[in-house]
Amino acid sequence: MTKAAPTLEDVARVAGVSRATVSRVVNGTRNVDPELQATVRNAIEETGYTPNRVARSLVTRRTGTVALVISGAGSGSDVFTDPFFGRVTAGVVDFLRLHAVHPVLMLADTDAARTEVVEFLRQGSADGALLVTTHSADPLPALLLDASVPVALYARPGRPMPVSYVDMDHHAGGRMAADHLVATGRTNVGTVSGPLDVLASQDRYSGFVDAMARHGFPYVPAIEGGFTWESGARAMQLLLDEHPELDAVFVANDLMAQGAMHTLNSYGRSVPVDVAVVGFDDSSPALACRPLLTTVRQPVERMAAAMAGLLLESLEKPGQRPKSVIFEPELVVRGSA
Amino acid sequence: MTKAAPTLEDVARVAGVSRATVSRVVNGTRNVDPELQATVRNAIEETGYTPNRVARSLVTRRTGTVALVISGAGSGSDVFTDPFFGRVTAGVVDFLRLHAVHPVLMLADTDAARTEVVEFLRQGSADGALLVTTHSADPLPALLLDASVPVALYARPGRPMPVSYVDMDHHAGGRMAADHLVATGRTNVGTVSGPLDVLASQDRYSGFVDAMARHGFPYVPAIEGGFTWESGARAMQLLLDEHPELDAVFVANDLMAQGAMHTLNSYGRSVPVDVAVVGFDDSSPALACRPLLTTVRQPVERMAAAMAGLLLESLEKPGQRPKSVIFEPELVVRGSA
DNA sequence: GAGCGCTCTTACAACGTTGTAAAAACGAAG
DNA sequence: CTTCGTTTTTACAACGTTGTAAGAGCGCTC
Repeated sequence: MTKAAPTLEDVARVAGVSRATVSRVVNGTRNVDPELQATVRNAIEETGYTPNRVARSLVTRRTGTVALVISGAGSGSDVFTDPFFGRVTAGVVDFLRLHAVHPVLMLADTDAARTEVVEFLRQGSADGALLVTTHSADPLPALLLDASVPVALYARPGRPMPVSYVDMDHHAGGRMAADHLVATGRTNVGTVSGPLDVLASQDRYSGFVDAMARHGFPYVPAIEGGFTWESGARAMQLLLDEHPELDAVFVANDLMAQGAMHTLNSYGRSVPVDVAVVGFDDSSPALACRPLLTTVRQPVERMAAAMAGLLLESLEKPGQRPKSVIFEPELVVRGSA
Repeated sequence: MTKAAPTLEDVARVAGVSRATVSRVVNGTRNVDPELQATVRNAIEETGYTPNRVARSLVTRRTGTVALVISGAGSGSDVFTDPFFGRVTAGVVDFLRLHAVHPVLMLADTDAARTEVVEFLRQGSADGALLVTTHSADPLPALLLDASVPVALYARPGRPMPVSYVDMDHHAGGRMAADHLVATGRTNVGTVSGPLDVLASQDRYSGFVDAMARHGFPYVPAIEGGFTWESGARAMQLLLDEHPELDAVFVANDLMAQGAMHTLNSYGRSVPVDVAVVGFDDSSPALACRPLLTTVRQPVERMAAAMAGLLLESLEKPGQRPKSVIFEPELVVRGSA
């Protein structure tokens, strides 16, 4: 900075009042003579004063900042290539900016990183944590809870604990996919699931399989994928090799579905005529296929915003019981099924 | 927090010394009796003390935080769907964590948001800014410079100004694409450019066109795209309608290239036999096509890390002349050309 | 016109840290 | 046994806010 930033003191001197009065004007507390208020505002204008957040934080013990933590065992820094995290970020940022709160991005992929996150929050460098946790065995939710850090999760924790979270009814999502495929006359249906150590994957899978059973199909060929394009393409290959008679497949996310559609094409299967494909998420890859992907929409941005809302709420009134918000999926029918 | 966090005072009391001594132990300043040092460390252990970053910031005027600003006129919150920003984020986060610095994510898509960013930094809420600016007319670099905020840019500023930045030789990248297409015998070459109000797009385009001219092709059919899958698919359509004889196309990013390949397929053109395709970036879509996309690699993660390095360096020793680091592109030959 | 209750303003003490100047401890030298 | 450096430790003042308790101003009532 060229010149030291103007302080309350400076404004007070210019306006001819005390620091406290200026402070009250800035914070909009009542009991300030309107005339004086104008004088102070002028002085603020004149000096170009802007309150120092750090000093303010020291006394209010609020930073106006929350940690956005991407957690999970395998999450290297390449998580950001997954469109899912981009959508979460977008939803969070969009919501927080309305409340003048800023997110600090943190990765918790190692034990060291995890303790760093806990320290960061214990120190009060952020008011709370938004935790996007992929693996169900992630220890971070418990760690943060132990440290009494206000926290909100995306997706329910691996084992029950008193913490706020948003989630979606993934089971219902799987069911919708099954219902749609059966309703459109498919009878040889397989699935490519997500990694089964992720709760959401389990739920999508069981929701799908349960519904198929209810429709009279007790057995559904399944291959476990890894939520990547590659793994989707590969899983489809395996599925097709073993069950060439397949006429439909439910793929547990859109990226894998894109890969699966590619495999189908190169095997000479036309989508949706020969094989119907239903994806999951309704993220950008769903629109980057032809035919456009029929998929189960997960409103990630809205869910992320709700998670941020939950956290801010619990910061507003501490000591509340944790809350959960569960979103409903929605089937988006496009060309692929 | 259940109990108030332990403070320097508490540690001092337990260790039977003064606050200042504890502070010196914590910060590793010399001139502390080794024996006493051990006592203090024990006391720290015992109390579970961890320094309060906010209080520290107030006096040191350093926060250990930088703003990661995604700027540019059109950048809504959907920027995060573009894999590019994910890669930048990954590179920045990866580098900063080594230096115990944390990024605060900010969007600067409106005038209001821009002044908020400037305020945030003027207030000293962050030590500096990493600015990813897409549009060349973006006013933010100048605003930050005026406010004497330490800053490093991804991509050179729209008009020359004394600021550090990283960039790539996009012109050379365009040339590489041209050279490769000509070397592999293509003679009817077109291009889908990026938005031409982005400097990088201009450079890729002019680099490509210049090189083609040098190879004896004075005219290159071109359509301007918008860096999205859709716009790539659409541009390819237009190009093909007007120039059905095309046997190669250079597409200014991989996402558009993916769309373009799709259009080519549905027009019955086989890649690379009938039409060769070269993309740009070497981002995830390049591996989510078949054939795999031949593309010009932009080392986004390394560039982002370098940008962060530039900023930290300028924070370390202020008053240095601004620096720039220019990366070289690299042609990655795969199946599509 | 003294006393009382308003409203509005001001001084002052936090918040938890760092840095500096002064004080204490301790040898070594005279 | 004093005196002088040197090293180690301490007390104290910042840093820029906010909140609280005390104070000033002022119009009312009795």
